[in-house]
Amino acid sequence: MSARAIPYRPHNHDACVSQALTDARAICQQQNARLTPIRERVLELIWQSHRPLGAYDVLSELSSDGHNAAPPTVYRALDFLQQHGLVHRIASLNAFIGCTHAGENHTGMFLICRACSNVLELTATAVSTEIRKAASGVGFQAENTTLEVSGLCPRCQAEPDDG
Amino acid sequence: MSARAIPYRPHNHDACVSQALTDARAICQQQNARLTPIRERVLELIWQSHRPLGAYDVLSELSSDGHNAAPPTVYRALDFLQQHGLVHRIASLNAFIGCTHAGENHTGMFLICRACSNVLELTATAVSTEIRKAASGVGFQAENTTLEVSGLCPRCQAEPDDG
DNA sequence: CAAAATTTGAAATATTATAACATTGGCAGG
DNA sequence: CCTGCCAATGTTATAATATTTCAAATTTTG
Ligand SMILES: [Zn+2]
Ligand SMILES: [Zn+2]
Ligand SMILES: [Zn+2]
Ligand SMILES: [Zn+2]
Repeated sequence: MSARAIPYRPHNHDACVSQALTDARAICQQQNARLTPIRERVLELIWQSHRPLGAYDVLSELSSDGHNAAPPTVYRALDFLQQHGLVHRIASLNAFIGCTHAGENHTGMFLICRACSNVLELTATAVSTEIRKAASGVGFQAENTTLEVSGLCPRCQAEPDDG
Repeated sequence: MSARAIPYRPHNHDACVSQALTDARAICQQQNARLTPIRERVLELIWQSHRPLGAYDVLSELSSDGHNAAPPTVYRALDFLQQHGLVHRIASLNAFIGCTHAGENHTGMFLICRACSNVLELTATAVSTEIRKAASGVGFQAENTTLEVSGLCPRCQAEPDDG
């Protein structure tokens, strides 16, 4: 798994996407999971956007492919991709984004720019540690963490407030 | 603002609710905000449950009051209550819960029990600090944090897995 | 009191997500 | 090769959550 580009900096995004797909194929093979054409296409669509994509956005992209899909098709694919750690759901946006740490055991922390909508996924060990500490301090056994931070990315801080 | 009971331990919950309402009235007066009857009633309904309540749950409670309300009524009240720091929205549940730190400047961390649905809100300074550090480390200016941890509360860890 | 602003009512609709059941297609065992 | 099984997909309908829009009522302000 190679290093990823920072989403809000210009980069060769096609390479970005195709690397993600290559990684995904390897991960699915390892896990003996079937990355079927629909699933792969949904993953590709999500990756083509550096910003989170709603299920119905995915759906309409599929439709413009000529694929006559209904909501369950998309949600099933998204469930699969989430289960295998290939995409994350951003609860505060009801949207999905490609995981930039697929294959690594991690707890994502998502930095969501309110101006340009780009999302950067970090793996912040210190944060996870403090969360676990705070939880166990009150006897709570943490299983799953949703951590989403909205604010301004470096580029949008620099620019006048019109993104 | 007095200390709060731990939600998953038995306590006099009516007192809990009435304290929250008293606090809310004081806070709104300070902020020159109008805690109208509808808004107060919605806050009360939310507080009466120690677990998060969906907007449509609130709506049906209002209906059984004899109040013929429509969704916007509830969402408006919820918006108001959120804006004045009296309730929080739990993004991972699409539901709302009374803030146990109203009036204090804080970033909530929510411990959500997957078995009994009770939620404990913590103010974890160390966590907030680490989040801010991680964000600013990549030049991101954090404004708003969603931090929701699901798992098992102490009581449900002890009991056989039927909550 | 009258004008302005805020709050609420009401109807329609948008958006997100799931339930339920039918169909297809690959594959293992006979 | 056929058959039965299982996972994946198709299809239709519907549930659950949230917002838009405009009208009416109420409160505040001058
Ligand atoms: Zn990830
Ligand atoms: Zn930005
Ligand atoms: Zn709070
Ligand atoms: Zn519990």
